[in-house]
Amino acid sequence: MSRRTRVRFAPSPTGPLHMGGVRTALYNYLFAKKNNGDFILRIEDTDQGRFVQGAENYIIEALKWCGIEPGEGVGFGDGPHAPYRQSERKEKGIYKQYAQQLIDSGHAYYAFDTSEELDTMRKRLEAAKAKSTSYNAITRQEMKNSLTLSEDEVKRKLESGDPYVVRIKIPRNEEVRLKDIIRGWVVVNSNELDDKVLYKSDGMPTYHLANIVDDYLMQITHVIRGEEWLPSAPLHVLLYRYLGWESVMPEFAHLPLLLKPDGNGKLSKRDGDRLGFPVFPLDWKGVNAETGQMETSSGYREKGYFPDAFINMLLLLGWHPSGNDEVLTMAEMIEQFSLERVSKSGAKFDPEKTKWFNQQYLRKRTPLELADAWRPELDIRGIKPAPAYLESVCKLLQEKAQFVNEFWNLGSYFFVDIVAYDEEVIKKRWNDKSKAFFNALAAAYEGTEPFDAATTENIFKQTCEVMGVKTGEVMQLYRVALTGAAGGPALFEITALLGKQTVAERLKKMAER
RNA sequence: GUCCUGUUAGUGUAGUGGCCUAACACGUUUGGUUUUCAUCCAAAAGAUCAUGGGUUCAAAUCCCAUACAGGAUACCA
Repeated sequence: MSRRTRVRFAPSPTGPLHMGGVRTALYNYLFAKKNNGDFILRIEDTDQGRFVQGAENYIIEALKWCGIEPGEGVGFGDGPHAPYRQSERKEKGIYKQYAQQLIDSGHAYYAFDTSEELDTMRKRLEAAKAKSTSYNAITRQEMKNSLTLSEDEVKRKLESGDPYVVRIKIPRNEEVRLKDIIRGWVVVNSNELDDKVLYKSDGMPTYHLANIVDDYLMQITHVIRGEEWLPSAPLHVLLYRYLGWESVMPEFAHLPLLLKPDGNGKLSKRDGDRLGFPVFPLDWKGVNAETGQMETSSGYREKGYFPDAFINMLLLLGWHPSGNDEVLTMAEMIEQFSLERVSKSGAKFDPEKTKWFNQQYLRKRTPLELADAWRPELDIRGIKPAPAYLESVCKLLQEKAQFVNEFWNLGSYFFVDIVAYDEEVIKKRWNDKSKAFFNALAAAYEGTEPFDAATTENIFKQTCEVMGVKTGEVMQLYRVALTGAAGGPALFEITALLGKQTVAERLKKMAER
């Protein structure tokens, strides 16, 4: 019997959600939809020291903006496995029993070492040039734990409330194998693993324990996460085994990392600041979990990117469709997505292609959608155009821009007086015939009906003939007269849109220069 | 240091032993269209498939080694 596909996105609320995290969420979402399964948001807030106010909300907002909404989880309605916040699950005592189960079955033990003692041990091993400095089958014999201490002593420590952690007892010299959907078989000898802490002295489970317990309880079938988790995957396999859950262990897929555009290394906030592109979906202002300083970061939303363009760009970082079409609708993404086509190597992020994607999506928008997107900015400028007029303007500007936020610079002349003339063009084209021509054109336009693109173009050409000038001589001047700029959308479309009166005023102004 | 993972034009990727004289997209350059700009159309440049060895009649593709890169090595996730 095959289980219903269930996947989860499980971020830590330690700051704004990185675009790499958004991609992980995207792949999870796509995989769930493709397989008619469930997509869950679980908040892994087991580290109280790094909790950042507002981060959880940011994650939820970001997923909403991107259109990759979980069907259950924090911020998206509780499902049958609530709560979905690990701190709350800990309150319900969900994790402790499993730590106990592992102790009872001999796969875990209590350890009482202080952080100073651990530090000393590591320094000593390092000085001795030992192969490894980890808490493992060899070193645990010299530490303070329930394997070395007498039963009475352990009992006394526990009862007197001495701080302790629970560590997994990694077996010696055993091969741990796991099959990764993207990378194939990964085999590690257990001697390379260490006795990871499962349960912290503050009463919280660590990521490793909480993650396995929750994935099991929430009936997760596929774990799709970043490559940085690959080294600890064998530990997770062991936990499933010792907890007796190996038959329902999820399949793993470790995604390649997102790399900086230049040089090497993981894509970081610093790269974005340095190279001038956002690394986060939304603007962020908050405390940095590491430094404790206030920090701000810019986001794709505020930079003017469309969420579907942003998602499409992210999709192609580490995955590629079998066909050649790279601009995909959400339905097509779902239809075509497969983990088998995810690449193994890290993907260098290319800000240029991101812009291109936005341009593609801008082209695909209807004038009405663009008008709605632009209206807030016009409102702020105190401009309230008629809906039909605004749509027509958007339709013309659509072919010229990559972003809606370029519209104003490209087409302010549709709403307000020309800010500045392109003097280069005037210098080059203005001659002794120009003034007479513009006066004649203004006069000819006066009786032009209808004042549409085709008719005004005809009148324009007739006027050229009558005045004995070549269209090429005056066309650019005409554009400057109407828009101030040397380039732009189709000129007679602009003429018609501006209307007889405005055109007349601008021609007059030009003629009087 | 140790372990794990990776390496195809500037970038993202295609490629699963012969169809590879290595394809597509972004970017770059050139030409055409739009009298302009953007678009669109066409074309060009750009890759010793990291390096070395091996297996094979045949290798980007399989194996080994090396180099380089990244990740992990916390009572962080």
